[in-house]
Amino acid sequence: MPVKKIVDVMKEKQNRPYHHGDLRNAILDTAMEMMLEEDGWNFTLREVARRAGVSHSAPYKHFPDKMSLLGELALIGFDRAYERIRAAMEEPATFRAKFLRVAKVYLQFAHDHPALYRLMLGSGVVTEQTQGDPRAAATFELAVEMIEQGQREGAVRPHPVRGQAAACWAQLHGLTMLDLEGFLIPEKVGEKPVEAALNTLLEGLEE
Amino acid sequence: MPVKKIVDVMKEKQNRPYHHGDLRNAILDTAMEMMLEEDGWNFTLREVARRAGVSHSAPYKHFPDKMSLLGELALIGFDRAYERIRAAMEEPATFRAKFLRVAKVYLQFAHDHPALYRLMLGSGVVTEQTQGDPRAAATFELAVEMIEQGQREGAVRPHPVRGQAAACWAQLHGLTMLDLEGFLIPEKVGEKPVEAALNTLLEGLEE
DNA sequence: ACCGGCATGTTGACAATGTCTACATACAGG
DNA sequence: CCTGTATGTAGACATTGTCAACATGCCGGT
Repeated sequence: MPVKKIVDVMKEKQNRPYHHGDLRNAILDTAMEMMLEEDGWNFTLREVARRAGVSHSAPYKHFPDKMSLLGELALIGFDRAYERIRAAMEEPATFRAKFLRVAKVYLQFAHDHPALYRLMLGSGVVTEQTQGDPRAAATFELAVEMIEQGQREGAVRPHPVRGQAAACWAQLHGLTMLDLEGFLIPEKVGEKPVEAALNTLLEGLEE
Repeated sequence: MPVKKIVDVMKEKQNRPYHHGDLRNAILDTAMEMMLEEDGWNFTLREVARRAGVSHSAPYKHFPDKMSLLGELALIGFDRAYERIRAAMEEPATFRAKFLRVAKVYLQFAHDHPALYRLMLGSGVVTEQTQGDPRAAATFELAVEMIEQGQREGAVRPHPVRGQAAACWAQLHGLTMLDLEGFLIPEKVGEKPVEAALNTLLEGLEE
């Protein structure tokens, strides 16, 4: 017997409960979906409400305004990214192999949620909210861990760890953004720009 | 005898000419100004028109829609960035010194026009317009030049030039974005993250 | 020197949006 | 069981992007 999802029930004109029951999550999911569809966060709250099957001002019972919705979406993005990268770091490997695997996963994440990624790190909109939020900071600590282990193994030069981690993050973030925006055109940046750039950085990291 | 600027004349209620005469540029300037003020491109066309002293739909005679205005603004941004970096590359220096000077100028540019910089490279809005536009591509060629010269001097490893240039750009862009968004907090990324990151990359570039 | 076309501006209208206030419903705890 | 509070709804407001119809005046051909 098929179970009707609340989100579908709420779309019915008749016979639908006054209360949604899980609106907050429905809003987050719908918004996430629309960010994918429209490749940006220019979706309207009213359309989100429409899709969730509630009135146009219902979302305001869960988020004071659109910005705060975007802030929460960004934090969810950080959670997801963290989870993916943590998984990629789990099985042991040489520093180089681990670095490249993480890089791949990182780029893949951004490729899967381009708008979300831009919202998280390049919107200039959620700065205050994400500033120092542990959920946003956690991922960077994974990079620090990776470098530290690399140094312990003698694979990475003995420079300040957090500086090296910052270098990795910047490199990865820069590559990702340029990739997302379509600036990595072979005629301009060569055949395999990502590999080339990562390699260049690795040569600066490795002993 | 003081000369009245057209933009001011147009703001007068009375005695103002029917035609602005330089509206297109006035719009671009005003929009640029508002991007600075509001740190984003969420300004309204109507406010731009108001400030320029014209009716709310006058801008549509010069730009089909807001997106196309943003596209032009981004291209102007590329022009300005190119000019600054070209100037920074003029006087001769060692590869390392030149690289660091360019990096400084690059970061300064982004710091001076944060919203514009984000619009240029991280908006996901102007991709098609800027895609392959020579005005947008020109700056990258400067990086290629710099690397080529570095290789000729024997300061840079003999790897494919455009890949190395891509690495530089990615690193610089990543650092810039993280800086703009306020993610470079000392407790997280160490004391001088920019210097550290640039150094790490340099060690991967240099022979 | 005239005149007509075309680029440039203006006015008014439309559908949509974010957000507010007043009101409705029903769940949960005493 | 009953009431307060969390959650939804309905309607209103100012504002926006954009369009169409109309106004103005500069510029080139006669």
